[in-house]
Amino acid sequence: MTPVDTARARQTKKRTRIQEENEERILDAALEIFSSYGFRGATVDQIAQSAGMTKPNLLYYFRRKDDIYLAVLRRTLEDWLQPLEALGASDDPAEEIKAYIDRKLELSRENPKASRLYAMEIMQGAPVIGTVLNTRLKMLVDEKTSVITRWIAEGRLAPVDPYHLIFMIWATTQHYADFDVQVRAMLGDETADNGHFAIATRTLEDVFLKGLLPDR
Amino acid sequence: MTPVDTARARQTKKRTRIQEENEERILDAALEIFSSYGFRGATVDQIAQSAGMTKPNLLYYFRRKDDIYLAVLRRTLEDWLQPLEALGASDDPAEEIKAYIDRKLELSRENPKASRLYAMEIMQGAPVIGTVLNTRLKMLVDEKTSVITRWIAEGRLAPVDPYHLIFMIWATTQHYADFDVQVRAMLGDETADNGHFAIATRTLEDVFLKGLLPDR
DNA sequence: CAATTTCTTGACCATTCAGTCGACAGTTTT
DNA sequence: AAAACTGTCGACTGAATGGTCAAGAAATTG
Repeated sequence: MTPVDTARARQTKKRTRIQEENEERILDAALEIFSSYGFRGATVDQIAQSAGMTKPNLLYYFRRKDDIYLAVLRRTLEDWLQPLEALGASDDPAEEIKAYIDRKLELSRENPKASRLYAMEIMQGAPVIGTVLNTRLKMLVDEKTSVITRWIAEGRLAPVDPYHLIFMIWATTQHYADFDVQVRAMLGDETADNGHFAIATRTLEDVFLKGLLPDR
Repeated sequence: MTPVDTARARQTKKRTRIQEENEERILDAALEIFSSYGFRGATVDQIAQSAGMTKPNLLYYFRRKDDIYLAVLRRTLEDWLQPLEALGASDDPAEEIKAYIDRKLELSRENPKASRLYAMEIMQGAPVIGTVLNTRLKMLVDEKTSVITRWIAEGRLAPVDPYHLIFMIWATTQHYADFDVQVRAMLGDETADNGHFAIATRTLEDVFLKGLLPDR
């Protein structure tokens, strides 16, 4: 039996050591390739090479290109949703927003490829995760916006549209992953050690919380 | 002589009416296709079809796929740089930043494909316009950051890192083009008439200038 | 250690793709 | 309207790509 019937295999059959290892390596390689070429621009051969195996061998684990893409996208999506799920736990608006910015920036630094994969998928019209957007993500966002709305009603946050506020945080934090090349081009060699992330964190927190106008 | 030696043609020979029209249609089609599939994911056939002509005919105007990509990217880049060039004309920090946000958001609404094309190129490591980033864009940004730095020194703007401030504006405004699908999924049907852009404008201006903390 | 299962790969196939070519149609110039 | 140039396209080519298959190598199990 091939390991390809992953659904069944995961539930009923235990996966072998080699299987575990290779699927891991394939997904890492797939993230690398898909995140920089998009689905159609990536080739199975490239992914196989990057994973250090032959193409037929890769296709032994994932029968079709679509399967690889779906698997790596699913895995990425979880990482992506997690920080938002945590938003609002402490009920201190300023601290919560700072913490959310920190977490998202951290993710952009630690796993920029995942961010780019997600961005690619969305920019191509979200053909694969479109339904997730409209169901799970939308519900989650609706939940969080109502928390923000409450904070505003309580006078603990300036009256801004909560949806667009979330977009702003997404955009600014993911920018450091998605536009990494541009960021480094603008900042020069000082980005070699990723030290710019500390400055980014401080700048984002300052602007989001205090704005650009000088103290009144 | 074919119209393909565009460099020479543009300088020495006048371009025919048909040439003008067709190259225009091709570039529009190319923007459409490249912006949603990236360079490698797009096919010449797709572009030709979208331009309403056959592939050999398209290749009569642009000999190679690379040439089409380069041409449409060059054209896009100009649009992209223009708003930044205008930044700082009036020497009123708050007004200038508002105006920049407005202009960039306008661009995201009017020409989201151009924004996505640019984003794709950057996300793929800027293989084609990498040098432009490191020369022309960097010089322009350096120039604008020093204006911002002056504003800060004069106490007319809160002390934030000017580079990261520019990144923030880029990120938040382009988000509405690049992540259009996601934005619409979150906001629901109300986005059918693009009315959300007005709210986005107000939210961005408010957060950037005044921040999220309620009036102190 | 023999049988069974899992893993690996070279050779292969059908399709798609970028790009060419020659013949012909349309347009402009004289 | 003839000549010269410009534009269009069907048919093609070679290379790349997604995917298959059979046969053997490696690991696991009895």
